[in-house]
Amino acid sequence: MPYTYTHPRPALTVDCIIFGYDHRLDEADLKILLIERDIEPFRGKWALPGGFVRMEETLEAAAKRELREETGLSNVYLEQLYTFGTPERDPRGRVISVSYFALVNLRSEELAAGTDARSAQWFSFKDMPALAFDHKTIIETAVERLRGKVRYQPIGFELLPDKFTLTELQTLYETVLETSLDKRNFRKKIESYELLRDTGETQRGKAHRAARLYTFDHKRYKQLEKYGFLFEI
Amino acid sequence: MPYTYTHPRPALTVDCIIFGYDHRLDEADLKILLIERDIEPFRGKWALPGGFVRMEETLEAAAKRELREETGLSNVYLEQLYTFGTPERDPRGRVISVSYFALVNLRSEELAAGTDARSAQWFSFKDMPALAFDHKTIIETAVERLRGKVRYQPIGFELLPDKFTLTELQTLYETVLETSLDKRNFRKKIESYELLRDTGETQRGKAHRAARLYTFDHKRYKQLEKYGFLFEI
DNA sequence: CCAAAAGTGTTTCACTTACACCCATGA
DNA sequence: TCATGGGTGTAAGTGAAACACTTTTGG
Repeated sequence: MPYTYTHPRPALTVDCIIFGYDHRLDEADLKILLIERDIEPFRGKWALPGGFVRMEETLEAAAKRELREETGLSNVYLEQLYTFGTPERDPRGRVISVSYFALVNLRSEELAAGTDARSAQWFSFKDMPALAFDHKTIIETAVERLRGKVRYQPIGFELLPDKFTLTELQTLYETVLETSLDKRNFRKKIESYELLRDTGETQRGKAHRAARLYTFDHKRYKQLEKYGFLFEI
Repeated sequence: MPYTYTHPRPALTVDCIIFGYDHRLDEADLKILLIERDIEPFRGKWALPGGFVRMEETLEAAAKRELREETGLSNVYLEQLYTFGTPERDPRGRVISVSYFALVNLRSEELAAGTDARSAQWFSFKDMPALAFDHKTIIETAVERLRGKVRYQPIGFELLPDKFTLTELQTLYETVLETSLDKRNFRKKIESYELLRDTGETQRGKAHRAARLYTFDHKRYKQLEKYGFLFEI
């Protein structure tokens, strides 16, 4: 494995699939943040936020930087998805894209402030516009991964605010998995894991019984995980 | 996202975690193929087979090329694992490694022929030597992925020969997952999937009852998969 | 005929599923 | 007081777990 600077090298980018979830809409919806390209190639098409990896930063740091630039958010769930690198994926030359997906709650206050309205826009994952490069494939891969992962790892909570109701949690799963779940059975299962802490607060302001607000106990999950505990919806 | 050739670029490699399984040993064992480095850095240390990605080949093609060079095998299960790219992972400069893992049966005849004895060697995954670069981390990630995946996707069969006995299949799962399984329950579960075809042949030559030989019905699995069928051990 | 692994059935128990009613709140 | 979603219990059915004996083969 010789290492010389004369060896031809592809360019290296990261692309971020930023999943945003809005639990307060009547029609709860999973969205993805896209940016309208204003240069060729694919001018006018929508694309995933992304950019070159700097020589001194890690791949994850590059993804975090993109994420912060586009949403103003840091400290959100971020996971490497897949690396796309077919020679033809960028008409300008060989470009490797390491993709990351992030999970954010659309109603978090920092987000509203940070989002640069410029040409960034949230699209429902069920209704994507024409996309640049192979970003359609990337998004499909991301949705597949999210669907698979949400069922056996407690990452759904990352899409909700810190405090949420059980109905909001259920609706989230129903939205992501595109199914409907039995309310009682869902609650029993969630309760059995003992991973939610009752905050004692309730969500008032609606014309019906006020719902309890819970938080996810990350610490407890970390502990249980060590003993081979399996989360499953 | 400007694209210029003056932009600094990391080097791009693929590394292969080639899992080899020997079902005929008394002590069935999962092994990983390593190569002894004969140049600096990490001269004398063991490393994963890998090398630079050529400018005109896909990442997967590069991984397949490495695999064939080291084992003589093509047409084996190959899956992208993860991309490692911390700036310090290679002392010579910035090198990004896209890792792939492969599953092969150690007793397949093509393998024995193709394996270049040079400085390649199979090591039990429970007993790794000192490794170059971050290859220890890469292998740990690969084992984790294999353990996770083997339970809910029928990739275990890739580690066995075409025809295998149910005991061999069970031992495989017990080896990979490091548990013991109940023979009757295991057989009932496997049978319930209706994914194995009885070849009618038996494995003779042992001083006990001859075991039936089965093959995995890939076609049937592909069909069931479409209808949301879930495989699970 | 003996040793060794292949192969098979049944009971128990836990969990999942399906389903219907009362409760608290704001308007 | 009414409409709306929040919250709970139970019975039936399904699947997982635990367990022991008979069968076939080669030596």
